[in-house]
Amino acid sequence: MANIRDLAKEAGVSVATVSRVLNGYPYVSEEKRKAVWEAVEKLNYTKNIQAVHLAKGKTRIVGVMLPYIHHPYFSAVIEGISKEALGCGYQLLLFQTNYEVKRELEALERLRMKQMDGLIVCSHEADWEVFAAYREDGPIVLCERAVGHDFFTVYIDHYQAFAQALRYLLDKGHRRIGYCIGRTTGPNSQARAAAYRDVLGSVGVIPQPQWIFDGCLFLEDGKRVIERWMDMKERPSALLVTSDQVAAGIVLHAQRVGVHIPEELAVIGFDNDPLAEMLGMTTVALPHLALGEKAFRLLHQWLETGNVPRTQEELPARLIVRMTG
Amino acid sequence: MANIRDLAKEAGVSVATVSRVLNGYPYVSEEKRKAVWEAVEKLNYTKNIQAVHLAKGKTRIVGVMLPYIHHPYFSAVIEGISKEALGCGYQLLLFQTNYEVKRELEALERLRMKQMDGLIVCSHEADWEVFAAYREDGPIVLCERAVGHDFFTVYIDHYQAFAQALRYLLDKGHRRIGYCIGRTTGPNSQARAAAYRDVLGSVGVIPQPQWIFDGCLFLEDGKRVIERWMDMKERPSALLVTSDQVAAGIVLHAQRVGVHIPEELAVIGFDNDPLAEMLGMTTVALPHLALGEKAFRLLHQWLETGNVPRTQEELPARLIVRMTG
DNA sequence: TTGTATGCGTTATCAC
DNA sequence: GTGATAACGCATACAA
Repeated sequence: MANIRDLAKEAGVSVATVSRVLNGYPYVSEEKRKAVWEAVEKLNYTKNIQAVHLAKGKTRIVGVMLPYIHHPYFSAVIEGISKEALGCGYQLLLFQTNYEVKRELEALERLRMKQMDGLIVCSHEADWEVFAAYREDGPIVLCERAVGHDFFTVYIDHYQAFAQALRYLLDKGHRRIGYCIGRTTGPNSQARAAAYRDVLGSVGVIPQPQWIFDGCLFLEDGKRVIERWMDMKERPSALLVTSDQVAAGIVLHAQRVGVHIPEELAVIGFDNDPLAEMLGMTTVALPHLALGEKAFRLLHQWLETGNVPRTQEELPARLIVRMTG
Repeated sequence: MANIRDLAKEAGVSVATVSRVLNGYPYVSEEKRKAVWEAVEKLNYTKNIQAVHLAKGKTRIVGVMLPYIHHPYFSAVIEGISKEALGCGYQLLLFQTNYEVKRELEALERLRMKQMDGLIVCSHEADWEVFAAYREDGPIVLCERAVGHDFFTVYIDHYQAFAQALRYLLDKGHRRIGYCIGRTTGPNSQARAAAYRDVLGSVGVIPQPQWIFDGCLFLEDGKRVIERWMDMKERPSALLVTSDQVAAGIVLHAQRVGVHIPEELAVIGFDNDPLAEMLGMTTVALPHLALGEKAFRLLHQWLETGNVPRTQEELPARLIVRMTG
């Protein structure tokens, strides 16, 4: 492949002039400009972006760390990020971690290696300290609340979201309230656990450990929940389900096996997935797309201006009452 | 940041030796090796990956071109790609195109610029010729059938999938058969249109143009389909729906408005989404994950061995009969 | 086993 | 306006 030295030779100018023309700088005579572009045509030249990255020390690439892609929550967040990035001329490098700390470290190392200009962490497993250790290696924006750490974060207020739904259920008279969650670790899950403790504690309800259903990520997990629920002696009368997919699985399987929703079991989902509207599910609407968009915008501002005030933006959730709870 | 020259100075060796140690080459004395690693520690050194890329002329990055991410079809394909890539130590650079030719060209240009070692095209809008023009610029694997072009492709045989479902409906006595599709352009859509023409033509059925519902991508589009269906004078008695999401929307909304499935309207979805199982939907199972995995494996083999025989792998689809059709 | 020198393809800084 | 030339940071062929 031809490089700018070849171009310079062909056009009878210096490499500096070639570079100026290629990057649209002023102060180049029209005739040389023309000669350069002709050489570009003739030699079928294309810029080598790796060399540009090395010379400039920047890539206009941002990394996106997330556990998995094929999941409505994360694919919505990444869509939001992607949409914004597209508009700003940035590219996205994907780091799928499966919540393995080892993989998270790999992504952070890539930031150190200057493979990307910044990193958006959608969700993670490793301790905050791990991320803090890479602070000097590039801008990092987190999509989870980081209490007691001065990271840049944009996050959905899951405590408030959970508390809101719990109070609604308490008001309706429910006392045996359980919940379904994707995993028990991680800031989002812990915020929800805290809300669960706090709100239920405030009315003197002591929740049973078996009312917490772990590992609920996909539609089919809802089936499992109903099955377990039916086997229980002391069944919860209501369930908070942190994913509308799982909630839909619960509602649909309940229908199949003759469990009446909401009479026997009230169900409140999260996300406000189109599925929730379609099934008439009560749900807490979460702004995933906006989360991704705002996360990118924050990182972008940071990258372009070099320094922005520390930001911790909280995105609100909104209970949408329909028929299942 | 420290570079290998600083390391060399610190360790009292040459940059070549530093490079050897860093990359684990043999024939370095234990004492120098130790000195280098100590220097690495002391100077808090990390390799600059951009420089590595430039020097090696490779990046171990593959691009993934796709219209949108937040869609069950594409997020499944990309999950398959990602899974394989992770295992091989490759990274994924995302190119979301929204089916805009301009964006597709941008991705191809990036391949020319050597930003990535190869490109996987999940779906595209531009003409084959556009892609053919970039053949020399790097390995490209397509996830759509390319008749009459010698691209490397791995694809789902949508003609066969469609034909299979159509014949099943014909056998059940249906004659007024329509279908719902995401878009009418693109190889996959055209393959389905061809199957529709051929199979229906083979039994002398002349399909009505209004039996084709375009722009069906998401759950909520199913609602629209039912509404339009109800407004029709001559309604189709069966619908092929190229996405289980849309099919679920149809089934659920039909239930709401009192349309009986499959008596009044038979519905066959595609994908075998968990939702299809849950709703008891007849569907054609499509191997999305496998598609992504195989596409990456093919590209990977191409990248590692330099030259592989031209491949056009066809992935089969399988009709799963349940209750809606 | 080790070091020197050169290449990778740009961008950026000067001097003219 | 233009052209040398030095970065950018690493890999590697060739010598020794």
